[in-house]
Amino acid sequence: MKQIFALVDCNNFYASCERVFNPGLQGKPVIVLSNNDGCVVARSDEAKALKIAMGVPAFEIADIIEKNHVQVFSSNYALYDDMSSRVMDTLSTFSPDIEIYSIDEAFLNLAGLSCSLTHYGQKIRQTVGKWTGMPVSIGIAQTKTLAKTANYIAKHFDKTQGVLDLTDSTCLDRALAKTPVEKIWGVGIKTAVKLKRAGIDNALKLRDTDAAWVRQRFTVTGERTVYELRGCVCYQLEQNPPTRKTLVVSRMFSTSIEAVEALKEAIAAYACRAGERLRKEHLAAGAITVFVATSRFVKNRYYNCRTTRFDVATNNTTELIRNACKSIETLYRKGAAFKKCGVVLSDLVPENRIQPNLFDNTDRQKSARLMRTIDTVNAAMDCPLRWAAEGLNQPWKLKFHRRSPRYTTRWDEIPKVV
DNA sequence: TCTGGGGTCCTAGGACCC
DNA sequence: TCTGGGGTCCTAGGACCC
Repeated sequence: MKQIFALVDCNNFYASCERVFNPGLQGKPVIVLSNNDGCVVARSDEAKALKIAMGVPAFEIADIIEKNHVQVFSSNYALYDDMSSRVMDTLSTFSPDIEIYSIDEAFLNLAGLSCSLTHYGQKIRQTVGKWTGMPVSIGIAQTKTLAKTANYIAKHFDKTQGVLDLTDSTCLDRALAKTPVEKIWGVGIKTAVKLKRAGIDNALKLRDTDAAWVRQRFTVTGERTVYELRGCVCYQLEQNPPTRKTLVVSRMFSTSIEAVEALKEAIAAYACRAGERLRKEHLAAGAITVFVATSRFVKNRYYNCRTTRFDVATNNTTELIRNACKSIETLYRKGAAFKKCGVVLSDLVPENRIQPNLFDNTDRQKSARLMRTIDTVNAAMDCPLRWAAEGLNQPWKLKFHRRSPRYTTRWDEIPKVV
């Protein structure tokens, strides 16, 4: 059966989350910063109008912020994750076929509807707004890439009122001509430069380019984009996302670290987070990579990593921490000002399909029980159990000076009506 | 003085096998 | 002057996504 893809995308997601519980922010420029209050990762329309670019370091725009009373927030992932669930739950009521593509986007299959798709899109938009307070834009088309394009137009042209249905082919060519090549899903900065050099600067021109020529220069992924723009489905709706292949936990430090002990504390804390996530997803890791790095912006940058394989795949925090700390000893370099470290877990397997080792003496059932107990206790407490290896003071820990309350996930931060 | 984090897919090239 | 053919697996690096 023919599919109809709708891409529902939250407008300026993080900034809009901040507005839901703080209506005084409506109409004002709002930005949200990355971890450690480093770079701009979300901007309201008003902030975009001030020419605040995505990804720009906050310190570089200090004067714009001050002069225009820009409202600045640290990332509040507890709030954003919860708001995302609310939006996705709402969207699920409009189609049984839904693919949650990212924290702020979902594809729906709208095939088989008897009513007008534009009308249905408006209904989705109004309901999400009413139930969650989140503004969304919706693009509807025959393929995911075209739905993405429709969404881009819906967002940027007021006339669409936030919903554009491109399955009606009379406006398809016009929409594609209005889409710059770098805005096409799958076309990144490198490819865009090369395409423009060849005279291909919008989606319409790319669609009508010889697919074999595109494949030769931009591999099979480029060719798929051409076919998707022509309305041939290359990317299906993925309702059961394949299990992940890697799991990464890494952070910058708020201040640089020079002592090996502090570096070990940081890596232990990250290994601990990684273990929690593994267990939550019922996975175990076959290998762990630990990396350390000094600042990217200094001369003589130092980066190094070390990978070790486990004899038996594991999701035991003690084992992860022990291994990670051992790696730090070999990666540490005296005198280096470390700014970041992290763990990468790979060769992930479902925890009920771990290959045992004949010479393994560890009582794995016992350690699994311990992990389960700790996870259960932590799920019920605001102040979790921690490993001593993580350190007590953690001076390197990230700063969130301007984080809004976690309105929806903490009793003590719930909004109050006065 | 300050500069994010977490993923996937594809390809080329080397190692290795028969 | 000559020095096979064909296949798989693994890894690093590039490009892209949000």
